[in-house]
Amino acid sequence: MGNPKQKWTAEEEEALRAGVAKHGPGKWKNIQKDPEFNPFLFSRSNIDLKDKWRNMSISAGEKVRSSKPKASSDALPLPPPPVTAAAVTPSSTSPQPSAHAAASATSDAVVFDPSKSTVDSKTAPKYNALIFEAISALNEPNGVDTGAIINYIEQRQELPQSFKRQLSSRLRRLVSQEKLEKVHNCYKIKKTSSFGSKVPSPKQKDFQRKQLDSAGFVNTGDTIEKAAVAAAYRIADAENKSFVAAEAVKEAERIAKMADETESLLQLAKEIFEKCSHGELVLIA
DNA sequence: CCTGGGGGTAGGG
DNA sequence: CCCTACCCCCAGG
Repeated sequence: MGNPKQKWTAEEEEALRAGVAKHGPGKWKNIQKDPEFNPFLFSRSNIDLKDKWRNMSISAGEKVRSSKPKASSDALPLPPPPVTAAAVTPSSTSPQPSAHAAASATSDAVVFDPSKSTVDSKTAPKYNALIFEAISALNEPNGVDTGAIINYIEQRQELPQSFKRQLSSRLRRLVSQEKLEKVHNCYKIKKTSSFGSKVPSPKQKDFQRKQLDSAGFVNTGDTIEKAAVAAAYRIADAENKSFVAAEAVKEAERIAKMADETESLLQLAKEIFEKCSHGELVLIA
């Protein structure tokens, strides 16, 4: 009765994917219990995680339900736990510190459906995760510009032209949502307790009848220690990069400034277009 | 107790 | 009208 339906947010979805990547599929209880993901999934039960994962897997790849007589039976929709070596974290194979937590987990490759030949709208929610992953992995102290983001993601998987077009608006939207921070022309992950708190998010205003323990995410201690080590590592590398980056940024800033003005007009149109079409739509290159 | 699978229902194109 | 997403129920380990 008192269930107006609770749509899954991108944060929850991302946390779930990260959790699966870390713990592996089938460990729903562990994922839900994980202090790193509990803040996002405290209102979801392990059953919900399972169901959501099923839906995501189905959406991403093959349809078994409904009419969808597809002949391709490959395309494993599930990206097991390859336990990809983290890009920047020097020494931490276990539960990530709260740094960029969810974003660091390697999201699976976007399953491409050659038979469809259309830009899959289902990949859209995955793009945000890729963006976070890219920014997190690159770990630039001065932020990452759009070119670097595209470059990073492009190395891993094929990108439709629409992504490049959408990236600007997508980034802008994330900035508006205070998930990203824009400095000059580079983007950084907002450090508002990483993913831990979604203060600006008007989500989950009321609690359900679910349990709301979730008091165990005040984990501090070795988290800070590891964070410090990671930070030191980053600084050393960053020192070198920042010098080179500073010049590049300076140069890029000038060009991007002009581009941004032109771009903003285009983005305005695109945002309207996106909103009109419920945020997701196939964009023809 | 936890997980996997099936089914039902509401909301959006 | 069909399709998608979310949720609930049931059976097995």
